[in-house]
Amino acid sequence: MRLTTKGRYAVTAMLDLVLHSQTTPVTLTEIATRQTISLSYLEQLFSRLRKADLVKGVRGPGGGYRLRQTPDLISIASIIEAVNEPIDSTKCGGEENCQHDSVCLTHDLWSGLSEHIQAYLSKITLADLIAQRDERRNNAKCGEAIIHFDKPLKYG
Amino acid sequence: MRLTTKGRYAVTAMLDLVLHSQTTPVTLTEIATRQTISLSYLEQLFSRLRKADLVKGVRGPGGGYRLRQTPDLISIASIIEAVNEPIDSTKCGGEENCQHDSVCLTHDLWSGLSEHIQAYLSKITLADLIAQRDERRNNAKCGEAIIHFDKPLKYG
DNA sequence: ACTTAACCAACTAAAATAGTCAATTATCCT
DNA sequence: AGGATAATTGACTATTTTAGTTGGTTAAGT
Repeated sequence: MRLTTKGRYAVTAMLDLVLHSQTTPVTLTEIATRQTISLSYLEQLFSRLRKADLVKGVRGPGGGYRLRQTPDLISIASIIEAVNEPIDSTKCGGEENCQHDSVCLTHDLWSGLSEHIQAYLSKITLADLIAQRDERRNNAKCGEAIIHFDKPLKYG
Repeated sequence: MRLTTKGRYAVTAMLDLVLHSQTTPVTLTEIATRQTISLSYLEQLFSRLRKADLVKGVRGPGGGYRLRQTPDLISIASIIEAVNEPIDSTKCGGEENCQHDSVCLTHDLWSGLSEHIQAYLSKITLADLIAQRDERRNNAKCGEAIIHFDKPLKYG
């Protein structure tokens, strides 16, 4: 699992979508202006998010995007995976030829790390992020007490 | 902490360096040919690794690079951090202005995730990776039993 | 019909990654 | 001392990824 700005854009956009979901769908134009992401880039991202069945597009006036599932069922991992297509993180591909000493060694390292991050981000959902925000809003002004994810949040 | 191919190259090169460290330093040319990484790219990487005090260059014939510390003191995290310069993973910088709802929300998410990965990779050292390889060499042929880092390895 | 907004494809721009080239400097060896 | 080795440095090019642009088509609402 790669961690780049692309995934961040996607998560930010999805969060914006959730936070502004009312009876009507949310348009990309709204998200674009609120989050200062270009509309066309959002289109690219949402094209992938849609193909991954995370969102559902509604055409025509009054249209926009909706979540396919409730926020507690959409993990951060699934969002990030949806937008950046998978790569083989190793040179030896699936072959795992150990002629060059350290190739498979790093292969294990990266695949293990990837699994670890995957597991971590799979446990955090959009609902968790919203709950965290609400909690902070009640307890403190922004900038005073910043809550960090030292451990995966509990949810359910 | 960003996870890109750049960090992978660096870790691979450092591993190669450790595995071939004898009485004499290891030249970048050797590493380049063994790991099929271009010499000049290695130069760029090792320039940063040297500035981060992870390696020490020895000029002249018979020269090359050595580790500054023993392999059990060099974490994977330190290698990755050395090669890719830090970026602010958030738009709001340090300002944390919460006027736009989800900005600080994702800020917390990314900084938390970064810390998490940081902690994970800080516990894995070059020595761990070598130990893992030796273990595998004794127990199984490559390709049969691949050990994954489901949990950080113990060391010390 | 007309407007809205998703959907789509090709194209451009900027940034990061990867690699090239050429020169300099320190060190060893003869 | 002089030549070979290999780090060190910097500027430059190529490729890939990321981000943004343009100009459409399609579906749905008014």
